[in-house]
Amino acid sequence: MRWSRLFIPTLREDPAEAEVISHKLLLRAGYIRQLAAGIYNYLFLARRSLNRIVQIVREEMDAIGAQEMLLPALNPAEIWQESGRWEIMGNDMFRLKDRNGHDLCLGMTHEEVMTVIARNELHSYKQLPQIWYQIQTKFRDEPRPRSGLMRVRQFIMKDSYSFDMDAAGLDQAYQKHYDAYCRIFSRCGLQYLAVEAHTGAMGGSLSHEFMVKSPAGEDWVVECPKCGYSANLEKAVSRPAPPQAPDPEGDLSPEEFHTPGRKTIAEVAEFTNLPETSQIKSLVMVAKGEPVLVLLRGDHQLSETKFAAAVGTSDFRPAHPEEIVNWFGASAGSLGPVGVKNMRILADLALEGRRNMIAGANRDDYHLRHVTPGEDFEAQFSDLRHAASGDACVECGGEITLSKAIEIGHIFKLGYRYSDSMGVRVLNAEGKEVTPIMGCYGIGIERILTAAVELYADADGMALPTAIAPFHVVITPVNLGDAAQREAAEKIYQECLDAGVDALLDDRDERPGVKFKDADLIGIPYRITVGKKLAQGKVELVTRRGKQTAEVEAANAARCVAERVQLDLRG
RNA sequence: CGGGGCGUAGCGCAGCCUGGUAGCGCGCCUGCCUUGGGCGCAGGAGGCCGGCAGUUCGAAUCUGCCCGCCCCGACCA
Repeated sequence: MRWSRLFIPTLREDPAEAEVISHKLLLRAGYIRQLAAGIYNYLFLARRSLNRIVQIVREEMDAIGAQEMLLPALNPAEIWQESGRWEIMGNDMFRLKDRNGHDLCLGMTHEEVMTVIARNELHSYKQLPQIWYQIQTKFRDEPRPRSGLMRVRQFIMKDSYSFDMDAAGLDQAYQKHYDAYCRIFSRCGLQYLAVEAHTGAMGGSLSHEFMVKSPAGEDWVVECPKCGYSANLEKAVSRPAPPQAPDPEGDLSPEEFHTPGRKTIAEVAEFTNLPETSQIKSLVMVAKGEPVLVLLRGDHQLSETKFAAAVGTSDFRPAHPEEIVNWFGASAGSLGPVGVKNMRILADLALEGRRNMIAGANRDDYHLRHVTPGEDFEAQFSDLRHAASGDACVECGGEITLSKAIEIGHIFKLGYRYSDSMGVRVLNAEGKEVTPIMGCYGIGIERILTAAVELYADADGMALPTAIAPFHVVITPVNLGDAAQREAAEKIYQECLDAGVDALLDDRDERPGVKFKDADLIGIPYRITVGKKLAQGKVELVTRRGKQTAEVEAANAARCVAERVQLDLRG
């Protein structure tokens, strides 16, 4: 295509509203424009890039025997009421009424619709297994849309659903997806990792997330460089680093001491001259209206996900200051477990076996020393804390690391959650009714583009992987006024097209600097510069990522690019 | 939803405190000039100053309400 005829509205300056790299660059490079919070226009370049991503996803899904469908985004309330998610989804779901006053919603995911199809059409074990998928727009009224395309209210998702006779069948469907996802993300040129994930609102037993490490990410992943263990921080387990000071020996009894004005763990540590690891941190949560005292080692952080699992509800919040005074007779900063009888006490595993620690005395400005879990108070022990860098891997003892990451895909073993509640039944070989087991699997299409931009951006713009770039090569005649250059560029352009290379001819009557800057900005992987050296029959082949320049014969330029592109796409 | 910030030309910003009818850079249009990293010169177009109400002789500027956007926290592809 000819640049002079295309709509590629590049910007010289960073738009004020953009904070993260991918957001700035997608706007500056003319890929996207914002319409409202979390709602974007995908302009010409973005559409081309997303089309390529979609095509790769489609090929790999088809390759595992998945069948593409297209389901309506507009859903009747009834099916969501049936699964119970009409209420559960709360404000995250866009809802509307039709002219007759019937409730409708915009689909945020399609378990319900797929399950309805399965219920109506699947009757026999002979029809299973099935894998159905679609690539379709999803709507979620996010509490806080963010960071350009990272977190939006309308986005494209590849979602697939598997139906199997038994858990072994589900294992296979899950593994097929796992492998397909690896191929998809590799082909898209991403450096990614698969991590164990929390199953969240989806329910189900096993789940992996596919992550691209990036400072712009919204998730944290824990990795063990030694054995390869990796998990989302929400899910990750680790062995805590040992306490920084040994516990005092002996069968000591709790003993109150004055700590005037010392409220935080750090202040008490400084005052007592003992490390934070010697303290018991006391947090008060209110779960389903009931107070719960949560105990952690002083230097540890509460994982709300693990806490939710421990109390069996996600309906919880930190206690209000008045409630705390009411229940404890003291304020936050002087709380502890000793003598607490009016609420459930949960303690993190890192406190198990510890002796003679420091805790709040439930009296303002006083703490206790010599507090021993299990002797001076009773608690239920479970894993409640976030893994932290410096912890040891539970598998191999290696030191774990934490990194921020962008979630690009997620696979779940759903189990019977939907097939059961919505009544999918098929007859097995013995003629008995059984409920199929399900899995569901998602990929955020825009997130692949976003992650690629984040991963490969430099000071001049994006440097997209060939497989997902909107064009493979841009041909840039330096001086259009020079007939020889103009004609050579035209010729190379034609030869590229003939060789199956997606070429963009920058035939704009602009100064060379403008063309170079724009080409760099929009991230086309290769550039052929037709300039002065044409007099010697030569042109330049510039690789966007890394900016290496090679001189090639003008006559060979198209072939050189074609070879490189082929090599890249094989990746 | 809680907390913080912002809204003036297509983009980036100044003006607002101390009211007097809007300015800069980039981009855009025309002409000349130039052509290897966002050239130069000359001329020009473009703004209900987010909206509504109030104060005032007079409001971008002061007051109130509303709307929108961004960032930080609880959700997820």
